[in-house]
Amino acid sequence: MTVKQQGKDLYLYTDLFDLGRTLDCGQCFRFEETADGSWTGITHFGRLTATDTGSGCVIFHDTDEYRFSEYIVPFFDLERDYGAVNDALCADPVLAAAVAHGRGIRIMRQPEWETVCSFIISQNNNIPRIKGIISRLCESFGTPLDPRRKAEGFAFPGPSALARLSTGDLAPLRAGFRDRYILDAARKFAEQSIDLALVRGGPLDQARAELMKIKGVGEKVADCALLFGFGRIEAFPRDVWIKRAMAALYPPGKNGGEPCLPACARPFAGIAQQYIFSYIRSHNGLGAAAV
DNA sequence: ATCCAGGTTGTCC
DNA sequence: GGACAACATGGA
Repeated sequence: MTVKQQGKDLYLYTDLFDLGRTLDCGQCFRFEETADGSWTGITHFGRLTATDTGSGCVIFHDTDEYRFSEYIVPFFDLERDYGAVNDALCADPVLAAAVAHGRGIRIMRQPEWETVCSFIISQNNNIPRIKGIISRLCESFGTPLDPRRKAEGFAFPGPSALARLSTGDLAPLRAGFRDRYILDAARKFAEQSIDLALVRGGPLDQARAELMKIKGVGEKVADCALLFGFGRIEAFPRDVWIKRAMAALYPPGKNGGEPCLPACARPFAGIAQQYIFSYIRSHNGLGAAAV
């Protein structure tokens, strides 16, 4: 991984980083592709605009080395050796096929509160509508990036900005039955009744149980938050697609238990999860993936 | 019109 | 413990 500053842009040369697939695989909801093929979105460190040249080079616009090393590297998990991860996963022939499809996807590390809130909104919902609700949430209750030019966009509102609101206040979001879940999460974050140290570093099952104290946070939402917001790369969210994929890829044994990943994937199950998700979705369902 | 969307909750056995 | 409808909203 090498970087080069050219004017206001920073050029990153690296393999195993596909910007578009990373931003468009369902782990974040505030980025969009522009007409020229670049990507732009609002992060906790301001608006980020980047272009993937497609030949091992990603250009981060209006970015210096400080912004890159301090924010962008952890945001896209760029310090991790995905080559080594892929090699380990490929020890399992089934996973090798998934790796081939998911190559270049990075597991993002987004702000903790934003991730919890976003995946609460994601439940029983589709991605365009999730994005719409989050967009309205930010416009309604977030701080403008530039108070003089609100068209520049809004930061994701902090929990304390939402904690004292009522479901009526959230009605313009059109979040449906999720509005009371958002409020419960905001209140628990704001009053610090969730032990975030435990979520960040405790045993995974305890971290998960801690997040599940929030109404509207079940196993899947908790695992998504752990994986995409808390850097818990060993978390393995099981949605309907993954359940179907696992049943097809790893036919249940005679004990009939839930199919689980091979041992080689255990330390970074979340990365394997994204690869499998990408794999199964690229086949538009089971199709060729089912053996 | 009916079904579905990267689920969770409350309520039945 | 496991099964099952209900939950708001909007697009196909």
